[in-house]
Amino acid sequence: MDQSVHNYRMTQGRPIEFDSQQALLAAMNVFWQQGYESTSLEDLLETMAISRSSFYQAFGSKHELFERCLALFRETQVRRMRTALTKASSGIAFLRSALQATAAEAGLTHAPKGCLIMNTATEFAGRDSTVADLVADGANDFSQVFRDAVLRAQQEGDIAPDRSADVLARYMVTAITGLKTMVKAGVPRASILEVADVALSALR
Amino acid sequence: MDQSVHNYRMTQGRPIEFDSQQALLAAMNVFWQQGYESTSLEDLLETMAISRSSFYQAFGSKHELFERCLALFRETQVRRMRTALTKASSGIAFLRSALQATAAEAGLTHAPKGCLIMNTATEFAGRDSTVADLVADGANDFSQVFRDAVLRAQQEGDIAPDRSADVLARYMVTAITGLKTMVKAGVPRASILEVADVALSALR
DNA sequence: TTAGATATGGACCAAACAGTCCATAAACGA
DNA sequence: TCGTTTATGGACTGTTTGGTCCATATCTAA
Repeated sequence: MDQSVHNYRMTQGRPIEFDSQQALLAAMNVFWQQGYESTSLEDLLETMAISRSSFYQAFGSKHELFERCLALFRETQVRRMRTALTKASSGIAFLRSALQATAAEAGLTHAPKGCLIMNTATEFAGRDSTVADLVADGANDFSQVFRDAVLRAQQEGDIAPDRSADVLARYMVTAITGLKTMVKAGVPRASILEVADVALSALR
Repeated sequence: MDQSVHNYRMTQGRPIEFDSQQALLAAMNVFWQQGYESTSLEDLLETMAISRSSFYQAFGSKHELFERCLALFRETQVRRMRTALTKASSGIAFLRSALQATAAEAGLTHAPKGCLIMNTATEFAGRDSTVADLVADGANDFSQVFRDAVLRAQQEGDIAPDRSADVLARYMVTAITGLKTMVKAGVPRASILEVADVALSALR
């Protein structure tokens, strides 16, 4: 058996006192809620519950951490979506509930978070090519899931087979992004659901 | 005749050396391009071409200036949209070109700016009630213009008369916002136009 | 000419920023 | 136990942040 497989203790020295994955998750949530610029290192250290030294030791810099958060967000969301699609009663049911789910954050007391990838796109994708790539990758991944959902809906007879699954998938990402932004703009839940209905009608 | 109407020189003292409206416009463009947090006072002073003293004398604070920029943006855009609607050959033609216009910023070398109001919604509308109100007002104004366009399209027979003009108007704002975000996410122009077509199809 | 009022340039400020450094703590193998 | 290695707390740094202050410049009205 290859010795290098056992990596839970690769080196000697004082062991890390915090859960790296958990800290990353906490950081992701802060960035998700506040964005990159509005999140200070102080904010991060507090919610990650680690010291400055550990932070730089483990994550290198604020920017590097952010990149890892973007990747984590993308993986987490795509996995969530894929299982939801698998469990859905039909392709169109999945697409409908994806649109309607945007209303979940509407009218709540705390500020809506939206989608970290799209928040990042509007915050500074255009000024940072590394981040821009991660954003584009994320958008493509989301699109892929919707593409599979559209293909399934077409097989199930709910969407005309001659329509481009690729285009409809990107339309889904567009509509959901728009709806989430509307929620952030303060549009009430009832209106969000009405608009989601109109958005859905473009698929059939 | 009331003397107070003549306000081009209301008080005595050294006259202002810069054009206040022009400085405001310059500031608006910086915020539009970079967002609030990423725009430093240094950035503002440079592009507004005024001194620190003049800045605080004339605009009070960065935040106050930002609020005025949001208002200016809203007024400017609504006026632009209203004249475009008036000049449009039909209601539906206006709606179509509004959707397609989002592709204008796609694939360019410089970073796309999107819509200042919606950028602000995603950046920090949830954390600042004053800004949140201005964002909501802006979104409503945009919606009103689209509502009139939908009503016209209904009279012209391009949109079924039984559909809610209010809901379709909010759908338009949603779709355009989504499309602009897609542009920021790096989706190519051709795809934007395809998605815009799908979005348009929900109106008929 | 002068008194009053406003505008401006530039020095200045405290706080916050991301990031570095080092002494010390805590693990390991030998 | 001891030498090596890694992790951590906390002091520290240089820069940037938004904002203030004051001496001076430039106007109007008297």
